[in-house]
Amino acid sequence: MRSRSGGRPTLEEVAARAGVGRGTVSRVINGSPRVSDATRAAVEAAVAELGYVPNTAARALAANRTDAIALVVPEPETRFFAEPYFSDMLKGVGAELSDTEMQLLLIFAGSDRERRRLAQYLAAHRVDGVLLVSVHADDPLPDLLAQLEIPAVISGPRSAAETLTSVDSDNYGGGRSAVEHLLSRGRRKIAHITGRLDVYGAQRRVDGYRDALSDAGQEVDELLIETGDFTEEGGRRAMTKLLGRCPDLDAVFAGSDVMAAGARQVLREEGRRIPDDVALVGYDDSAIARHMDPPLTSVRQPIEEMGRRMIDLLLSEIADRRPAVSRGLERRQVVLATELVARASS
Amino acid sequence: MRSRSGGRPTLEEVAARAGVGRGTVSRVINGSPRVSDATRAAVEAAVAELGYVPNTAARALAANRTDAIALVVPEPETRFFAEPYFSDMLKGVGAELSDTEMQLLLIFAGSDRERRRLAQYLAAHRVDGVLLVSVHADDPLPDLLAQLEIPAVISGPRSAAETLTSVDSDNYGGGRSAVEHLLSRGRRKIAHITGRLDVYGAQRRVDGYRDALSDAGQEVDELLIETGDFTEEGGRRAMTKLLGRCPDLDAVFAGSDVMAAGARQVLREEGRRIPDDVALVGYDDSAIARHMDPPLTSVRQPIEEMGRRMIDLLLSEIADRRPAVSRGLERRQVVLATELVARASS
DNA sequence: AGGTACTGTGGGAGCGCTCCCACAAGTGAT
DNA sequence: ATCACTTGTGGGAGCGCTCCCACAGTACCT
Repeated sequence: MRSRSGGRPTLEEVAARAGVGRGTVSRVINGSPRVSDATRAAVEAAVAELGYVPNTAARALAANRTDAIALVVPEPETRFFAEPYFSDMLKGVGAELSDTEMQLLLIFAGSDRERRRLAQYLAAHRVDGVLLVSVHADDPLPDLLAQLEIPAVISGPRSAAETLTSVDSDNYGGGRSAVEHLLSRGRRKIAHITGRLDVYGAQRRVDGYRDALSDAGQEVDELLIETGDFTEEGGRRAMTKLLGRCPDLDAVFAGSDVMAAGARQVLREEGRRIPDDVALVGYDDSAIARHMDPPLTSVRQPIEEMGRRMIDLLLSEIADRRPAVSRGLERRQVVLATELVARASS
Repeated sequence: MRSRSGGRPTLEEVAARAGVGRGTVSRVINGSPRVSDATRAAVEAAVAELGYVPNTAARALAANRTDAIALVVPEPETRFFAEPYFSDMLKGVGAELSDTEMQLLLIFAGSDRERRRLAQYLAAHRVDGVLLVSVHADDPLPDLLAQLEIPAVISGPRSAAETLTSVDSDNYGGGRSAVEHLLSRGRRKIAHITGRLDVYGAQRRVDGYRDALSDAGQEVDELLIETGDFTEEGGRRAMTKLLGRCPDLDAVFAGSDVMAAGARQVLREEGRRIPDDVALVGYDDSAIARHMDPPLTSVRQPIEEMGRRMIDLLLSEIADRRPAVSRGLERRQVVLATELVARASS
């Protein structure tokens, strides 16, 4: 019998105050329907009077859950801040989470040291689930999560055979629409600067590019495809090579806005006017696209929406797991549509 | 007696394996010196063999601590991402925390809804301490923290009478050095675009501006001071007013690089050459400063270092609190020096 | 009247730790 | 030999919850 007038009130004190048992208070604060209205009201009054707030640690220990999920970014902080992609995704995630009790943790795992800490953290099961963004093909993290049996959702599958639940935008369709747009504008020699090909989404954009041309009855000319690496410098290099090989190209579809910016510089330096001589289309519809001169046509991904869907899926995976029921075996892969935003560059 | 071959190993199982008692294992994993070398080795072997990882919830419940601290940003996500200030601070914080067991949570409290969630979160004592950045003068958050008796460190005191432990850069000295620099370059009509004046640091920069001029024997001309709001647009507006009032000014000290960028646009539009006609100095030494045309002279704050110091102070406050000893009554206010980085704009 | 369902409620038994008291064994002074 | 410490160790008693079993009460059938 502690006479704890100082510390925070406990469940038991609320129960005493409301004249009910511990179990009943627990039911009320957890929203169980098996409580009469009168009892519920009494308990709620006691909670309010005492300013009761459940002790998360006790709850986590007893119920074996943490009510927290982690957004894991396997990149250094700097990249995270540099790319609007993450900021947008965070917005969607935050919005979807805001009517939940779940707490979001942001964890960077760019360095080896940070990755070891993360592994330790996950092993301690300090989160109920994990959101994984921007994962490369050879990253061991997804396997670690599977082994620890921690629910996880990945943004951008690592390959067509992705085993984790994933949310992605329609990179294939996005690639197609960029090319179809250029074709409809009368362009016939359309080049493509790809992203890093160990990123599955980049591959899919290439697939879309190829199929759009084939379907239009054009043969795909391999000389018109050059690999980039998502950087501005990579875009420059690729553009230079393309111009060298095919001086008569009349359009370029770049796998990202940043690469498009690099390509634009080279085109300018070579005296090609945009869009008069060469039409240019980017990907991501980032701030760069709007501020480029001329404004860049680009393929928009619904990143915020992706964040929301990831949370949806993750929460349902977590909920499914709770009663240890037979887990649905179907892999869950959500693909969201992209949208071409036409501007002056094409 | 559970035969828990499936779940995670517990302290008790480690104890059994090592042939020691529970208390001893606890001592080893908590690094207590009161354990013999032989016993320690045996326990460590058992921990390794079983892959034991302490259960954080149980520890938190028993020891009444969470081993987590929050970095609270009372701003919408967008601003957080837009300003390199936060990114740099996060880097310092992360670095200082990396050889600790402490977990860092990033919490945004821009909207009312988010603030209510945060209040709830803090009331539940889910963190051992709080790092507060970018707090405005009338923010109720510091009081809430004081009331809940949660250790907290603030970056940038709210006023000269700040009661919380704080870490700040020397805004007064920074303001002085900007003006002294301009004076030394022969400038005589030096204008100042201030930051939001409900931000204490912005006030201090103004104080530094005034004193530097007075000390140089100049009378401070109030017409040369215009209030901005830290935004680019605010910088434009302020610059326009200043030029209208004092067409013969020969230098501008802006309270932030972003405002300097706005000022530069207006100066260009009005045909003033930088630095020939008007010298320009910013504050923050952010990426903008280096990439501006011409590169911007700016006052650098050691933001990463500030992050590190904040963690130092917070950890020691948390440690102090643990045994409920008489708390040091001295307010702890750390002020770090700034440095003027001269570039072509002045 | 008896049976069969519910519904609502109380409280015991943990969850896996830390804290602390008790105690054995060793050390050195008297 | 006795006393007074110190060092290392074991384990009981919680921490504040959730889970679940037990049971009283009510309702609705036969």
